Amino acid sequence: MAVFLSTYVNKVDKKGRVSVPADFRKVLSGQSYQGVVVFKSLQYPALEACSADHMEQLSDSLEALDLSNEDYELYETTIFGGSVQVPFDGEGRIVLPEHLARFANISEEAAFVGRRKTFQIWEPRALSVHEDVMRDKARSRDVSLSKIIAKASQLRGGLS
Amino acid sequence: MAVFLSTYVNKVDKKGRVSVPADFRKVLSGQSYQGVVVFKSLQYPALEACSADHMEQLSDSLEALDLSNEDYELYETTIFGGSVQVPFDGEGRIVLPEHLARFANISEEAAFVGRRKTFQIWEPRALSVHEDVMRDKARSRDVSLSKIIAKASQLRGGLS
DNA sequence: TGACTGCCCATAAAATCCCATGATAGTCCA
DNA sequence: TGGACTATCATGGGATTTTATGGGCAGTCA
Repeated sequence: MAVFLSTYVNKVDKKGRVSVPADFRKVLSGQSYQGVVVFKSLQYPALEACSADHMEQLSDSLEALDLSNEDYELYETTIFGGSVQVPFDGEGRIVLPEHLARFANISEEAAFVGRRKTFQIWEPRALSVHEDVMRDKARSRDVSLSKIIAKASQLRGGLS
Repeated sequence: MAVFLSTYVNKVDKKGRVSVPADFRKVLSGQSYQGVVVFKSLQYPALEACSADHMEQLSDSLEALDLSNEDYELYETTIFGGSVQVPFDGEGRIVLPEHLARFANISEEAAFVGRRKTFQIWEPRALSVHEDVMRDKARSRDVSLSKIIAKASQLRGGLS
């Protein structure tokens, strides 16, 4: 299964164009629509992107989820109203709509971060800050986890 | 590209004409009737719009629902009675009937918000207020788009 | 008459296409 | 094994096409 993996940093030119990493384009190459769907992340100052097909899957499963009217409205507005279909040019570049680029603070460079079914687009420095935070979080969680494991092992008479 | 996506803001000229975004027109281009059906939103101070074909589907599915007479009346009156067929001019513009424009408070500019099978037309500032509310709601419930997408993938057995 | 319709054309800005270049990596063959 | 040839890629710039937006003008309905 082709998934979006690893991180690439590409330049944004004067016209606002950025190359989508070739590896990412390969993942999308079988798709009917040659381009991506981009929308604002709800958690981070970054953009989320996926294939149009995946977006349709999402929309179909939204109907299947049996949501309350209010929730349905919520998704419909945040996702579909807020997302933009962005086509590739002949060289596999996209132009980020101005309001999306501004939201993620992207001007000179853009970092593409693979997240399996989707990928994110970050301003490179914001991404590195974010990664540090995540690493710290993971570290602290690891510590407490090993403590818990050690404790559990003691209670059960140690590791065998 | 079969669905209405993203948000566009266009100007209303002195004659009351607004360009329907080119991407939206492309979605409608295969249709027999070159124009849209517009009616008042039941929830918001905004207008709903879709293709004439989709309106017919809607009416068909209403009949299939086997509604009570009262409910049927309700829909007939609010949606079908209140809806207007609005044709494109040569440049892909429409003129919003005066009572509909007034209902949504549209005068200078109109925001077109894609909602897959339909789209909404808002007064831009009213829209941005509405979006803020929705966004806060989503955040407070810890709704994450990637979670939804992951959930959607699960339901459909993942990408293959 | 006069507002409104539907058509036509004009234009500036923006989006898109097309071709060029340098860099990198990968391959093939002696 | 090493060097030349090739393919791919990110990047840049110019040319072309779309698009949104504006205005004009003739028919029409009230």
